[in-house]
Amino acid sequence: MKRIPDDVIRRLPLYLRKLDGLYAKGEKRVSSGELCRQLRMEPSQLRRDLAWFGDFPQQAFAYDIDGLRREIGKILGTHEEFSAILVGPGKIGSALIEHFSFIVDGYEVLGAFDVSPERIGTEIAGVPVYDIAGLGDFVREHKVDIAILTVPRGPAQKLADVLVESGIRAIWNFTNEELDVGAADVLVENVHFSDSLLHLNYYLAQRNGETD
Amino acid sequence: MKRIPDDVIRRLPLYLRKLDGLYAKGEKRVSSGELCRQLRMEPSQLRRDLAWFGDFPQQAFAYDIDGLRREIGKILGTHEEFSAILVGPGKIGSALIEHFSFIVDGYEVLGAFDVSPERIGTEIAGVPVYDIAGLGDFVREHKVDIAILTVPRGPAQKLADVLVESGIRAIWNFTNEELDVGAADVLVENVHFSDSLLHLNYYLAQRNGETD
DNA sequence: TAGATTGTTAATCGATTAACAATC
DNA sequence: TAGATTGTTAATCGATTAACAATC
Repeated sequence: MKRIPDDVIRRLPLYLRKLDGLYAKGEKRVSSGELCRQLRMEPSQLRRDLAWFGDFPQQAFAYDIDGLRREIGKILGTHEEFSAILVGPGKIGSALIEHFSFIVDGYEVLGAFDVSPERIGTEIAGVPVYDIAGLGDFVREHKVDIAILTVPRGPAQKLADVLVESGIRAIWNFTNEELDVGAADVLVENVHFSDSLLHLNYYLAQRNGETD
Repeated sequence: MKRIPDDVIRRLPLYLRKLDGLYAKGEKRVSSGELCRQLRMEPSQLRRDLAWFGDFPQQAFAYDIDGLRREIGKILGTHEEFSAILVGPGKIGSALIEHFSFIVDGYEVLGAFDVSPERIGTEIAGVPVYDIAGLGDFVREHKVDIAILTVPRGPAQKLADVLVESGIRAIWNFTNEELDVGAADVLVENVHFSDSLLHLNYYLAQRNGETD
């Protein structure tokens, strides 16, 4: 089978959230038509997306909500356990640590790494804050699945270099900086606040222009 | 001319960041080839994207970095001034208020709205915290361009309803909830942490599966 | 000038949508 | 059973890439 398009993977969490919502409401079954009416998308796209996974026996009956959400959860690997570290526990970083369990289950935050002497040695929501000088050694000595990077743009690339050299496998990047991981097989998932706001900004400006 | 594809608009902030970086390094000119080598994309895509905007006189010479970044900035409306309010100044919300000026210039945060009696009446980085009960009236009585929504998933849709009814024009949505704004002409820009992490999670799980 | 590089058109590729036989 | 709904194939649509004349 051909490689599954990334656009499809990006839509799965959306389906999952919607199905979780319906499940929480006590709904039992939902058709692709009804689900997609709520999601404002074409039913054939949902069916096409699901067709990438596994041989469903042909079923001409609306989806079992609980079954489908488990299915999608399994595809996304929600049942797996991963470990994380956080680099740069400033305002945003600390907020992420505290909210982590609300975001996705199954992550253990092993530690946070900071430059600030006042913060080193303290804890954030039970997570110890270490000196960032020991970052590389920590990654080498522990099984760390992802590093959450929440430092300012300036030191972002240098810290990414340290992480990559130490053998990190994935970076969740909040720095608004495009990271270069060279030829290394490191996953980088970007959350660029600034790009998101600029995108919105474009349409706001556009609308202003129309009425001028 | 045909409508500009949203994918193109989404790439502009990336170009802008890269050009800003080169400009800060003191570079003067850059070719589409060199720029795209760094961005790991096809030069023809960059040129095609830029072609959507304005009639550039045909120039067969590498881009003037400062000129191009100003051009793209203008397209994205970075020179315009917008006003914002923040709904739900918890950890993430407060962090956003404090970092706002680092994200994109030109936004004034008029106020934050909270349910918590201890926070109402205080200030966050100079931004007053009001009672959320007054949210609708505030939006009606002030010119508010965007509402930043950083509340838990539970009350998200209800607050979106209040905002939409009060005439808000855009919502920057951090709630991990898909907001329904009905038929109203309201821009919704989503920053779904959970979707982003699940996307990364998929590839992590995938990689584990391969080696098992 | 000659080589490099642009803007733009045409070709390719992939993603979305429509159609429909299978079947609950 | 008949109507509804699925999974899947084919048609459409749009986005990306390649090619190239214009020109710095």
